[in-house]
Amino acid sequence: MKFEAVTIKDIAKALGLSTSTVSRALRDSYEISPETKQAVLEYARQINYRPNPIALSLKEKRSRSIGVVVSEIANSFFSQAINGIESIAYTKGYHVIITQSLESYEREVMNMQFLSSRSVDGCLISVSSETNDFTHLSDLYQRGLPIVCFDRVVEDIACHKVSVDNVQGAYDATSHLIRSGFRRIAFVANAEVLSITRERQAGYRKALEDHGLSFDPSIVQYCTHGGMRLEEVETAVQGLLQQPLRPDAVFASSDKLTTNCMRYFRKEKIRVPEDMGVIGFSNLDLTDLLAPPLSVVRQPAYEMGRLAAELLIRVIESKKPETAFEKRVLPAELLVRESSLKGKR
Amino acid sequence: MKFEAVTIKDIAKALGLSTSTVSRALRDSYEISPETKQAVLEYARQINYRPNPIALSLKEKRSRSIGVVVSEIANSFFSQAINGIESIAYTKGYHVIITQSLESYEREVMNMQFLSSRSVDGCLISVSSETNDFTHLSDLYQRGLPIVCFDRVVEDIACHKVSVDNVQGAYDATSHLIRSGFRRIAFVANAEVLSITRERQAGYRKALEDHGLSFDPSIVQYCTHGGMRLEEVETAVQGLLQQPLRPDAVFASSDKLTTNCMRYFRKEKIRVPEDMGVIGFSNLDLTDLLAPPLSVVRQPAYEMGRLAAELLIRVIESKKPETAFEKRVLPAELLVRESSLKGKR
DNA sequence: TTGTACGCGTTATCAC
DNA sequence: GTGATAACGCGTACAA
Repeated sequence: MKFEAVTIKDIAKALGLSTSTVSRALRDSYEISPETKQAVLEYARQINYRPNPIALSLKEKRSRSIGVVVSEIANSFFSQAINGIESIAYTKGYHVIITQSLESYEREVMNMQFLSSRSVDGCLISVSSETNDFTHLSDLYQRGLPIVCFDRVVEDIACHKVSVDNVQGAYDATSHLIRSGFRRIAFVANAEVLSITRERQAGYRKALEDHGLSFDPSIVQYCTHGGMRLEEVETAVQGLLQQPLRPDAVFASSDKLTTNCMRYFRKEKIRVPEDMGVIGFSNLDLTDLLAPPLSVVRQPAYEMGRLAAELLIRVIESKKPETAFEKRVLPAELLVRESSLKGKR
Repeated sequence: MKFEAVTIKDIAKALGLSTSTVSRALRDSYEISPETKQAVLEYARQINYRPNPIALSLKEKRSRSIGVVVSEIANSFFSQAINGIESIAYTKGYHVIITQSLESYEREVMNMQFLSSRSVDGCLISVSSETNDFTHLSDLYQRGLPIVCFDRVVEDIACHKVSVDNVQGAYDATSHLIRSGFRRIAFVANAEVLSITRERQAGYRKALEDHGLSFDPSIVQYCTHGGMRLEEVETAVQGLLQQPLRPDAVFASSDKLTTNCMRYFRKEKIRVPEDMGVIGFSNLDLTDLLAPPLSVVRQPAYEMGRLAAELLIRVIESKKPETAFEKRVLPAELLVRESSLKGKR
């Protein structure tokens, strides 16, 4: 099947005009007579003419669309961020093309390739947990493709960055567990290479030390696939439970990690929070309905998306290449519920 | 900023060849000498040449990409379906462009317009809950754009359709509630115009009648925005609770409707399932962790996505326009947990 | 074996 | 006020 669209040529032929006249009439140029304009506009409306953006892209080397690469759209943080991105993009006249890497480096590269070659005007990216080579980004960036990193930020690239205050968020969560009476707090994290992992670990560690507890690497577990696979989390948690000094609480670094920990504890009849305190980074809007209600560190995902999109569009529309780059860090919010309250219930 | 890509021209100039020679060499044409080929390929690799898909699209009027329009990517059913779509698309060499309507008719039209004009080769769509005029689809369809409907299906359009057996799923859910001892079962539904709403209501009604209960329109509530807004669901549930004969169970028609009902019941201290049985269509993978664990009708979202994508690509790649259209209906799965078991706990 | 010319849809430039 | 032409990047029919 082939989709045949109406072109400027069809209008020109039908009205006995040249294509350039039609083009100008459609663009409401001052040098076209009112009658011609009228006729062209009328006919164009009739046959439902739409300019072909492909041709425009080819000519103008811009498409008024921006690309987004996230690890997983089913992740509530990312779907909220995307809503923020779209809200800005649409008011500024840009379309948004969403792609997901599913935490695969290969797919991330493929998506970036696809987007840049489809001549999006810029890209918003949160890298996959597998990615530790960033040449696909820096290459495109150096060739002039505007890029803004958000959430999972890449330090090596000179571009605007939007993230949440992971250090503070992790610090608050860990401190809260300590104040709540937990003493041996494990950390279940994303892939070790990710910025968010390093930052959250730093906050976790600082909280321990500020409260006179020692940091113990044997109760830190990394999940390379970001918890996308249940087995991965099970293995991690089993590793923790087998420690001679068993942890009494878990601080988890993402949605999937947190909920899969909960799932494992339920399966193994480990009571939360009596036997095991739980808190985690999560943007799920269901955490209040869980058993027990889950304490979370919540990121301002929608705001982060808006901010990232604003920065990107600013870069796209700026005449001269920017030299100074902002790193915007938004605050995370601690929502305390039952899962992290010792002795409650 | 402007993104400058390497073109065939650059290679031609650098090697002192014509563009056509370069083009042929790149496509490994038999009429090019091995040495020239070698040189071109080598140089192209060096400067990281990529053919410009925009130019190709303009020329060939196809892009090897397909568009997807769903109401909301944050909806687990749709994100799972999209994963299925992508799994097929990538193996067949197509890219996927994801867009969401957020249940807005205007945005749905805009998205379809965008996709078709960016010359996607075809579209997969699940219509928004606001949509009851389908001319934007039938217009594009008649002009030759391959379209496959999934989940929320449009009867008026002659195209392949993939859906779940909504009648059976609703019948099973309702029958289960009845067998479990509930007698006055309310139905909280999506917008009335949607195919899924009509079908689920039919199943609900048939189950009531088969078990000797009468259908009572006063305990059926429609939510135009599909439960995207909490107030909407609250209003609906309040409407139900104010009935002289108060319902003792709720059958909800989607993820958001089900969880927002649960949220309302919790807020109002209505115990589930003791005071109110609950079951709903949902593809959330967290329903087992809720309090109480939620009984659901689960759709084979991933499979539906795969099937829809397969059908679409078949249409795209078929030489002659298809005349016979399939309507594929997949079975839904009933997962019984605590929320629908009377007297348990 | 390689080069020239054309067309995809559009707009900018120059000519009339 | 309007028309012809070139250009964006690519592939291919035709010419050499």
